[in-house]
Amino acid sequence: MSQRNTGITEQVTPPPSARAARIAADAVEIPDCPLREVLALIGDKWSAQVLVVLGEGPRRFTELERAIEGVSRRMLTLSLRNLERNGLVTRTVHPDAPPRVEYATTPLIDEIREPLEALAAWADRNRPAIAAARHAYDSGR
Amino acid sequence: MSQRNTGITEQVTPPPSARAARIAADAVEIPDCPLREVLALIGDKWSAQVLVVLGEGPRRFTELERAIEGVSRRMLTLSLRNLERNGLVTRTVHPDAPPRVEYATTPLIDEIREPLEALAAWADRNRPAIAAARHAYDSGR
DNA sequence: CCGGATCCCAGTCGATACTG
DNA sequence: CAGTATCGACTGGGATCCGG
Repeated sequence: MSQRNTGITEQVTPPPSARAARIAADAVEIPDCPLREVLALIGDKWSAQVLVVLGEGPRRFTELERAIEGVSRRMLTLSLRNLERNGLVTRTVHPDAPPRVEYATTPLIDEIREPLEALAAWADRNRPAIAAARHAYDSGR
Repeated sequence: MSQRNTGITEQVTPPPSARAARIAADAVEIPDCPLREVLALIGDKWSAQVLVVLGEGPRRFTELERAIEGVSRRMLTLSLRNLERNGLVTRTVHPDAPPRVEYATTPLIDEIREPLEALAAWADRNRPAIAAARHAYDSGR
């Protein structure tokens, strides 16, 4: 996500390996797998958390920084910029004496909040099962 | 996800920077954010795709390799091992003349398939909106 | 208060070659 | 067929310092 490349356009361009001649239908294109797209948007280390917090209402930069625990200013900035760029959050600057910037979610998010929470709930429910599976696998060898 | 570290336990161990003395409450611990957990499980480059394909039924290694397009044997192996380790897929070896290994999803997956598909559908629907937002942002500067 | 700029390591992934 | 082994490149992300 770092510098203007979200991995969503990393495309390899069917290298010389083109076994058959591609008609040339692949331009810059996106990895045709919607799941990969979502992951490209919020699949990094912090974006999901940011969305969770912002889901409770608009927050200022420092509020987010304190709420998220472990995030660095740098990564928080980058994550917010990325989310803003993709239209998932808005950034509004209030011209106050001490700078004041508020972030908020856009309507785009409303539709994924539910599945996102379902995922979180799933993880929460199955934490023991997963831990068990992991332990079993690890002790296997 | 590469070598037995899924990022879920990346823990930094409060390095010498420990401004205050940590009571030592932080062991190996997990990022307490369920969303991060899910991402640690299937948030890498290929796991999600593997699950999508396996969702249609059991597949052999080479079938997966062909179905996924762009994945290397190495990464496919690593992804499958990781998924297997976390109890999301099973690996069964049939003692045949030409080796025969089948992968399949476990019941654990059944509960997330739906939210996962919701996410994918969302990405699909909002692709234009996101592209527009991105273009607007980029042309902004 | 809200960042931007730099430095740098560790983890991730791909290419390639070898094996039971 | 179904992997392993090795190498190297790229990049995410933490630390730190600087600026409006």
